[in-house]
Amino acid sequence: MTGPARKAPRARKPVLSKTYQRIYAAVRRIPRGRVATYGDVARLAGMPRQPRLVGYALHATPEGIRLPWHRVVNAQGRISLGRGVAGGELPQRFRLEREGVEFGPNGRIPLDSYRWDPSKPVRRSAKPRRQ
DNA sequence: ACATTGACTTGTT
DNA sequence: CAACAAGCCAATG
Repeated sequence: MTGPARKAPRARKPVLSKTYQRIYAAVRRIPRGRVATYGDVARLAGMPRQPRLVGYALHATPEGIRLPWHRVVNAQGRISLGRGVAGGELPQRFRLEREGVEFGPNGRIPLDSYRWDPSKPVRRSAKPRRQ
């Protein structure tokens, strides 16, 4: 029995590196209706100079895990997904709009209004409600 | 182990 | 605004 034939601990892939897990954890903290830049996420994840890694990690995000990846945009307030793919940014845009994030005429999000500031309490609406 | 690539950022031309 | 370069780290081949 104790045969050597016990299932070897298969080396499945696995385990996302700690780096990735930290990045995903940071992304999950972004509140609904807010956005964060890749640089912000990198900083939240403890890798202040690694915005590229954030993009890499998100691209490698396994499907099936809950992650608000659409709340991550680049430092210019634009969607970085799908460069080279016409309309590739639309799905992300729709998700954000559904959360109340509005885009400017240029397809850019006014970060002054929607960028998440972890040090401040989250408001329900980024724009001053008209009355 | 080496070279290349990448959902980026910032600064310079 | 567009094009380039440097920086910085992990995944891939």
